[in-house]
Amino acid sequence: MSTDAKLRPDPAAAEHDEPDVERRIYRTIFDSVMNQRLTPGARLPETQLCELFGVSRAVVRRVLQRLAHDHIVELRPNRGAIVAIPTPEETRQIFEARQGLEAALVRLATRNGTPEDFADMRRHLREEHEAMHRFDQPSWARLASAFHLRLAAVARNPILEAFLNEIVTRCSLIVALYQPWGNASCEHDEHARIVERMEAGDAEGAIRLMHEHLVVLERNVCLKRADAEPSLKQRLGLA
Amino acid sequence: MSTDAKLRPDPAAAEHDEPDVERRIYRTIFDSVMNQRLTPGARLPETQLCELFGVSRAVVRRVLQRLAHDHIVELRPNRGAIVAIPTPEETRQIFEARQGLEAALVRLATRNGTPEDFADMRRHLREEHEAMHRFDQPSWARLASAFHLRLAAVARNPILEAFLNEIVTRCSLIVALYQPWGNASCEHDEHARIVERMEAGDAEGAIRLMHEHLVVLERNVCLKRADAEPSLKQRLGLA
DNA sequence: GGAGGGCGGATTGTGCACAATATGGCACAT
DNA sequence: ATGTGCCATATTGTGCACAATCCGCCCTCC
Repeated sequence: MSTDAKLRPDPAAAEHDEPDVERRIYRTIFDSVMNQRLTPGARLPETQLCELFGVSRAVVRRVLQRLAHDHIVELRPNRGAIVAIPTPEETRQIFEARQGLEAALVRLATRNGTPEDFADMRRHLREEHEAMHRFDQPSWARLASAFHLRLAAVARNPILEAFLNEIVTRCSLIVALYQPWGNASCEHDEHARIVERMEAGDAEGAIRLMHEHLVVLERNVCLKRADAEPSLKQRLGLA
Repeated sequence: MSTDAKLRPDPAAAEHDEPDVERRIYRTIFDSVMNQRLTPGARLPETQLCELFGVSRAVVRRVLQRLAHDHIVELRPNRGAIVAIPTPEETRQIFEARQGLEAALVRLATRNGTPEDFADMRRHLREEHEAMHRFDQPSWARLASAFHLRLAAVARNPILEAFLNEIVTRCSLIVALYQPWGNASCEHDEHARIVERMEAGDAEGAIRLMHEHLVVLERNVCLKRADAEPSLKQRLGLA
């Protein structure tokens, strides 16, 4: 009796988790990239992924293709997949795009956010604040990104939300490349002030704060960009 | 020896255009959707596509998956692919997202556009104008969309450009669904005025004009949305 | 006559085997 | 000793065959 999902003679515990396993693999790789266990340039051989997740190559290929479309991995023909390596030029474009997207999202979130939404965001800010004071860098980095995603959710537009999700993901890649130690710029206050302006209905003020916040973010990356040593060695962290 | 460019009976002219043929199939389906030769709900059986393009199912599947990621087709498990059918709610979201995106793009295009860019756009506007006066509805629809894509290109941000490309594509799907006859709202002047404001360096003015232009566009669709029932019948008939 | 169940055709999902291609090491010539 | 070309190996790309699933149809039963 194998626990392998493919070999299940039992029709009661039906197998409709086939799309689920695909999502699981995607999330695993995605989270590994976010947590910097998989750094830009890391190779992702199909065969290894197959035996690691116990699926066939067709499944792995679909997942890799989705990741490639989301610009998380790069598919090099006949040479395999690697975790994407954003170039400096792409970095500039990503931050520029993010400025435009976040402005639109702040405007919508100010219009559509309910008091519960803002209360939720404040609760989120407290977590973020605590993580920062605990010097819990991984949690803090995740929460700091989550703030922007939460804001996008409050805007009530799944399309723009998906766009920002992709952009934030790529920003995390950039941080992994150009800022591997992750110095915690104390952006908590900036987040808090943005929420405050939004709750007051001052969309333009919130947009201005967000703009400045993102400028600071980009500058932090740019400063480190000079000493970007491609650490293309010692990867393969998933076991 | 077929005159059909898609069939490649000649083995001598070796096949190293494998990434190219994939892009060609994508573009063919994409353009067909844009030209409304493929209307929402149309089925896309893998086998037929295989023999039409003379490729194997693996290739067709990759193309269909890319189209699905771009929200041009919908992949229903075990039931095949169909051209995507935007819902009214999605329509609202798409136009809302488009407002935000185009505002950002107009701002960037105003900043980054060269005199040559604007001259090019004016040339484009003349074509558009002529097509409209020729009552050449297919050309006009294509050119009207192309104006917005051209503007996105002038903004010099490939990421936002790609986002707008996806949005405009989905808008074309919506027009195909809710506005099948395609009444030519004479938006030429609106386009022209936007270019004029951008060339004058007045980003905010151009953004306001673009906003109003898009409002008109959406209202044209909304007005027709009430009597969209015949399309629903078609949807059921094809599905 | 209507409803439910079973059946056949068609289409997609998956695994496997083989071909094509790139990479790295090795031998050889200079 | 160094540069060059070739070959072995690993990895990806592709086609094929079979299994699973779904839809529409028809037959049977109530």
